[in-house]
Amino acid sequence: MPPAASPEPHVATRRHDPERRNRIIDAALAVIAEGGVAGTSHRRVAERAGVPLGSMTYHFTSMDELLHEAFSRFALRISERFAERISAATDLDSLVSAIVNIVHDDLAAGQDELVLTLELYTLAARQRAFRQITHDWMRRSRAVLERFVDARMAHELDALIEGLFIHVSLDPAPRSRDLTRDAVRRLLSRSP
Amino acid sequence: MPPAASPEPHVATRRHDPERRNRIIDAALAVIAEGGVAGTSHRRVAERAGVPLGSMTYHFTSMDELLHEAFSRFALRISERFAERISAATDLDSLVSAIVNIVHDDLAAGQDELVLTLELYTLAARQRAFRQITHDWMRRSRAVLERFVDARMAHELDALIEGLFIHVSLDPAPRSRDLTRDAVRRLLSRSP
DNA sequence: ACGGGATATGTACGCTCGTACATATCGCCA
DNA sequence: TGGCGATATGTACGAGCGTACATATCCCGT
Repeated sequence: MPPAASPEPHVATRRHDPERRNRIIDAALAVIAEGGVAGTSHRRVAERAGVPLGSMTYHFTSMDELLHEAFSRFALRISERFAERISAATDLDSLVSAIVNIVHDDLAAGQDELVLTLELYTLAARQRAFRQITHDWMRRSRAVLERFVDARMAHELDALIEGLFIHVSLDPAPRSRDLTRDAVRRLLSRSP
Repeated sequence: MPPAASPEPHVATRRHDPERRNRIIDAALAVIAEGGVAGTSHRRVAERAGVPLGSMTYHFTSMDELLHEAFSRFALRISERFAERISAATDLDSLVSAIVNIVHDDLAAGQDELVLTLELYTLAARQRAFRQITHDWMRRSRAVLERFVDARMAHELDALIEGLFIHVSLDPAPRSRDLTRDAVRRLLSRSP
């Protein structure tokens, strides 16, 4: 086959194509969301990404490295959306509304985020390297919240959001948006 | 060897010895705490419990059944201790102190509980059968809290406890007991 | 005492897995 | 254009897995 013009001109010496690596990472997240870390294997990820098995060990020295990169990317994505929604608030009232939306809408958006979040927490509970990811994630969340409240309140608020999200997700008992709104508002209130 | 007198007299027709089954379940929890659900196998649990591999499939039709029983027992244990500590409170102030102790001391007691809790949540996020366990667990927690606050507040308080526990556990940033106490107190306060 | 059903165990099969490594293909420079 | 590192892939190996099932052991009623 005659070599067609390269679709994208290479810059200098392109030694490495990051696109393939990225596809593998995204495929890994999809596989994890579907079957959990327990059900994730090089072969499954390779199939999902449309790459040969050999690519796995070529691009990632180990499964742990792949998981680490995948969850880092995931945490970053969630952080970005969190920041967007929170930053759009203009005062405490709209901050409360933004939080309520985050807690309830992210859930409705699909189970995948819940699953990936909990899989990450599970890894973090046992391995220091993954705890760094959750640590950075929480730090970013607090930094965003600190545009509206002080550092102490940001800690508390972030924890409440976490708990509400998990309980809304894992408990079929009806939990209205009103309840969430009340809880957030009361936490934000000045002590009597 | 001459048959010595049976150490415990059997009641009527003892068809089945629950002790072995119990040992297997406890061994499963230990193995899960150590290596996660992902690293749990029939063989590992059998070795830990000191029973032959064949006992696994004899007492439990599948790995899922074993996991289900193990996590049910775990959730019940935690619930019982939660109930004891909360019920010992006499007023709202001592309730707050009890909650602070639960959030901070359970963590110090060891990582095992955190790990097992998150492993359970992870399963619950994907499988209805395990979500029933978290559902019942949360219902029991609320029932205990409702001795002090109304149902709505019990929901909110339970969620806050969850979030604080996880954030204290998964984030190395220093989180004092004072901060926890403040958050709980403020959530419990009447709206201004 | 002993036979037979209930209870428990050892073993082997087929499968999936991570990984190593020999091989193939590419892309650039002389 | 030719060739040679760099980049990428296919394959095979050994280990660990769940599970089925033939066999062994126990216990009780007769």
